[in-house]
Amino acid sequence: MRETPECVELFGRLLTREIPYDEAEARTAMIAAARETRWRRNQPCDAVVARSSVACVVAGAVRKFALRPSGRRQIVDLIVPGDFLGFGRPDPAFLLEAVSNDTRVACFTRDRIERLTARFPPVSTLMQSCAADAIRRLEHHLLVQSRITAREKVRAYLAEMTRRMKPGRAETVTLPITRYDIADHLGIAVETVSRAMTVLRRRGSIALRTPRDIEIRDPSMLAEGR
Amino acid sequence: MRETPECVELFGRLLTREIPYDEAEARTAMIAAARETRWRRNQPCDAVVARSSVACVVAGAVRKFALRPSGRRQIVDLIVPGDFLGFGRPDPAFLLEAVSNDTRVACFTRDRIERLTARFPPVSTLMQSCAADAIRRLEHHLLVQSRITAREKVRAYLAEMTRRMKPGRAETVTLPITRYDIADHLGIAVETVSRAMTVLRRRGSIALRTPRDIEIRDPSMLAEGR
DNA sequence: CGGGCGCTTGATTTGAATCAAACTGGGTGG
DNA sequence: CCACCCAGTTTGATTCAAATCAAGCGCCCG
Repeated sequence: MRETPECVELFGRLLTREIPYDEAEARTAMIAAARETRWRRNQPCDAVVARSSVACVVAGAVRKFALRPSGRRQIVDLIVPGDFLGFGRPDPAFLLEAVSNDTRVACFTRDRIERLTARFPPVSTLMQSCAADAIRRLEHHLLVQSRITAREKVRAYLAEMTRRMKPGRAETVTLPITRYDIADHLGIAVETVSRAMTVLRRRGSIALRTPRDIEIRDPSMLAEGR
Repeated sequence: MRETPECVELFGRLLTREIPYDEAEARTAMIAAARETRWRRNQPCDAVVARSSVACVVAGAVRKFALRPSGRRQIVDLIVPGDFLGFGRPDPAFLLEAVSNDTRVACFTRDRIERLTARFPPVSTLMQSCAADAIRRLEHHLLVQSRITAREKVRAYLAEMTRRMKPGRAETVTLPITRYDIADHLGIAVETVSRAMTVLRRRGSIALRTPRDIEIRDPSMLAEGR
């Protein structure tokens, strides 16, 4: 995989997450061990990812979803740059698709990970940490999915995306997915997502530069409680 | 930990799940490495479990849940005998409680696992497999949570429990938790759970020996679709 | 310059929450 | 031993939030 500035930055973030060791060398090794693939919008990426043991999204986003017999789609996980996928057991019930054009994923085969671990033992800890993050993502999403009102869900989704998309500034978010995707992710209707956005906008909590570029005017809106 | 028949059976099941090596010896080693604790109904077990890296439920059941500011409770995971917990990052937002009296849990500290792995390398694979199961459990539950109707949720819950509780016969289930717990697990109201059960009973799909002992009269009822 | 996709708004319907109340069985204390 | 109590469960009546049905708007892309 090529050492583009963005992947250097990304793997730097991964490595410094909790492991104190020679960052530059390990980062170079990880980038070298990764095999990059890229997809266009809505293109399935099951095949490539399934062959690898784990993969890290570098750019764009990937959605993991199931199709119900009714034709409904349920997005169970949304993987944005810096997140890993592939810790679960391969399951044909779930499909993977690129969300946007130029979605890039760095795949690691099992033995590449093992060789990396041999040279840099903390990589094993790093992998465990990424698996733990995947679990946390699911548990948190489970909290959002259930029990709260549709407006709460949308608010929680905005809060989550604000946190995950731009580690630096929190005042604006560019949503990686469409309203339809948000609806399928939160388990509500598109119209309801739209209405919730409108309510937040009218209250002055957010402003929409475009439907996808959202300015957080009142960060306290992201807090819990109705 | 003592070698009771049930824990021998349990660890035997764990070990044979996908690892072909001398089972009896490894099982003895695992049981020896585990430190057993037991709790009474509704007793919190955060403290002990949090200190360990991972733990395996041997008897009873454990619920992992969050409390909302509103006082509502959301059960995100239900761990029954044979399941592991503790792969996620420790998170104070989630609480752990024993569901029934005489809930028994086998805890493994990080270095005990490492020592086990050194003697029996496939134990590492076993751990990864258990983490993958935890992820699958969450993803599957996410699908159930976001299912459209409440009746679907209850049906899916019964199907899941039938599968997880008694690996052998599928015609009866003894639910490990109360209607209130089921409600908080599925994100619906107690009354709705009860009504859904009543509908299934009236249709002849199930029969209730007691509210907790359920006989599956029509297994096709467990299939997908409304 | 269509045409379709993504987004928004309005009107109506509906499924589940909520409020209210009665029933069960097991356990406790008089 | 019985009366009581209480947690768990069930059923009914009412309310309400979100799904559904319907329609229009803007914009990007072919």
